[in-house]
Amino acid sequence: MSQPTMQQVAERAGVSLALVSLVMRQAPNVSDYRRQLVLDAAEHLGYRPNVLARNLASRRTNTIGVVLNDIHNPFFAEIIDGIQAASDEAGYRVLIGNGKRSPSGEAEMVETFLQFRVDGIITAGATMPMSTIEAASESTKMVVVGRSSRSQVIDSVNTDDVTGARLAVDYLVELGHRRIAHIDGGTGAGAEARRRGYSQAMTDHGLSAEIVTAGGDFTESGGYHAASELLNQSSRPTAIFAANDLSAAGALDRIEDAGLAVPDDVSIVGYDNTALAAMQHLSLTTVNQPRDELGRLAVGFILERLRDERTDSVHHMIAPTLVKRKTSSRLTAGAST
Amino acid sequence: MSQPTMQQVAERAGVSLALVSLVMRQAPNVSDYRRQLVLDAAEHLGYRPNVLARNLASRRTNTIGVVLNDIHNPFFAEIIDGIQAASDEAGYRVLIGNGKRSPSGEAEMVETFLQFRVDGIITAGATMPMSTIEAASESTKMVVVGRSSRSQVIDSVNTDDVTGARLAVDYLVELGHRRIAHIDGGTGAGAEARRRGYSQAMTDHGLSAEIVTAGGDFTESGGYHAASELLNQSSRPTAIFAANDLSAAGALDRIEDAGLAVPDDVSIVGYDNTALAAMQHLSLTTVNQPRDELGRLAVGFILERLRDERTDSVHHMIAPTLVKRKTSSRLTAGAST
DNA sequence: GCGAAAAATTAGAGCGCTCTAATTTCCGAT
DNA sequence: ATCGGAAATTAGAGCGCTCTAATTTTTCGC
Repeated sequence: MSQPTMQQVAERAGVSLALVSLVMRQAPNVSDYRRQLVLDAAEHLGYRPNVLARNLASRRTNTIGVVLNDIHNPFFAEIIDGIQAASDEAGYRVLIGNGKRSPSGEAEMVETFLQFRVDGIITAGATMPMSTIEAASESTKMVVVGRSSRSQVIDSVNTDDVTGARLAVDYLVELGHRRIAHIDGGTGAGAEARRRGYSQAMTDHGLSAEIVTAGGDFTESGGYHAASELLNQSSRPTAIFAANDLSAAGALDRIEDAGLAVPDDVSIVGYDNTALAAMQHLSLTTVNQPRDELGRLAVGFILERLRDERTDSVHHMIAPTLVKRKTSSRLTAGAST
Repeated sequence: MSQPTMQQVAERAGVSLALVSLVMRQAPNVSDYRRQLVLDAAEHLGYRPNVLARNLASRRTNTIGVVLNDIHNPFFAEIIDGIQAASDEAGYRVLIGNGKRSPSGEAEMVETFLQFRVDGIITAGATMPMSTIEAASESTKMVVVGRSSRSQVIDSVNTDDVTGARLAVDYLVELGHRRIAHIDGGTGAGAEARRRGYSQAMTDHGLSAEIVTAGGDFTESGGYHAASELLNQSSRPTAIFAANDLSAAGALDRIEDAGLAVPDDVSIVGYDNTALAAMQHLSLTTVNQPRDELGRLAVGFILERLRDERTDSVHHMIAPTLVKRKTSSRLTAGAST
């Protein structure tokens, strides 16, 4: 299982080790003649560069690590697309790690990437303490996606969750709803801001008395249970704003189980605009986050730092938009029963 | 951005480089006194082992790479859970790569993992040529999940897709359906076997004249378009067996768009039993693949080989089961219009 | 055809770690 | 006290590559 080395390629091509290295690094100033000699020898031997050795010597891996809070959440998977597109263009490879929805799982993945000496790490929806992320930034370039940050050292990219939540509430109010409940995302990334946006918007509309929040956790089952809670209240809400699409889907399930209709009896608005929300069968009204752009920007920030173009932190905030679909409708007389 | 090295730890602890190495590797025969000295120094300096250097020297990375055909497909994400659980137990770390649904994307990820000298690679739903996988197996331990293989050198783990497809067809026939169409998975992993199982089962039921296959690609939009095709036929099917849950969901969308009801007008059966299918709102009848077990077995095979317990290839085949939900029902008189 | 500058090639010193072999220290037995 | 073997520690040679500095070859103006 031992692999051919540069030394062997050099011998077969009849050139020096250093020349092989130059060819492998696509360096200029190598004659076509020798270059071909080396490439042929490499091809013949099935030579494959050893990234470990290469990076030990050059202190670069040309790799960006991505730590996803939860690989099951389509929102994160979709951010990967943007990351990958931007990385491909820049010649960087992408490795993904799953945080298993736990701060410690995320921290372990960061540690793994750090040990692999990746050039940069992007965390998506991180729930681990900011201190962990800042500590990691002493060793590599870190960018936080989908979580607000005011860190002096870490770059971040995210949408304005407070505004996003307001968008949802404003729209529901516009449709005539007043009893608008919120299923939150617990300690998940962005959950706090969305909760805050919800409360503020409700208050602004003079509905502070109607504020009701049920505890979710950004998962489908979390949404399901939170919806149960809401339905058991004396006066059930006519509309629910869920902190993400997954929990909105869970809530939808629960509401239909209760024999109620969506949106006729209860309107539902999600958050993220994942592929799940876009499925026509679900057709969930939701707040859009430009996932592709989030991913691309994150990579861009890492590249900037890698090129030493910038040293102070940047916090990029994108405005979310509302996507109206079929789970929301004007409040009808019958609904508020 | 330079990190402390073992040398520095050694100096601070007042011991030799070799001793630090022994401590870091949890080797026995190190006195508690010195061990503590080293650990304290390492802690103080914020020392973090350099996996690159470590592995360059030891030729091991303690890492398993997983190449997913498509990170957006929940089926693959769910296999990760089993892989991760088994790896954690064995003390291996898991790195994930996205094949972007293309053979070349998969091959690139394999190459990346190979360059990182991972100890083993698991490919899930691979569409790249078997020759690529076999070539990689000269450098590391390879296991193929979710794709049948008769390779003499590569281990594989998957469910019996032919049987799975038969299960679906048998059930639909039992419900009285005869015009049962199939939306296939194109060139995707397992697509061929499912197509074959469908045809065989139809033939066995004397329904060879009713065999109709529409081309899909394991994606939601593929399923949507394939369903369009089926609906435009002179006599539309009363039941559709889709090659995976994603395309079943797409087909469902299309059918509902056409104003038809599921399952009253058309029954639908998917494949994989992903979380998507389990969503109560969708409640898709589907063929279950034990994803967690698939992942665990794959890791087990790599570990066996890593421990030199086995050298000849193993092909583990698990029997699939049918999960009956709400998208399938007995054929009604009105449906066959 | 000659000399100097440019281009191409190479030698060799690491990068941070592991691991074998050698050395030193420690202990109980004499 | 002294000795022998076990336990603990260390020296040092790589692992496969990069990169600077040095060397060799080529190119070109006159």
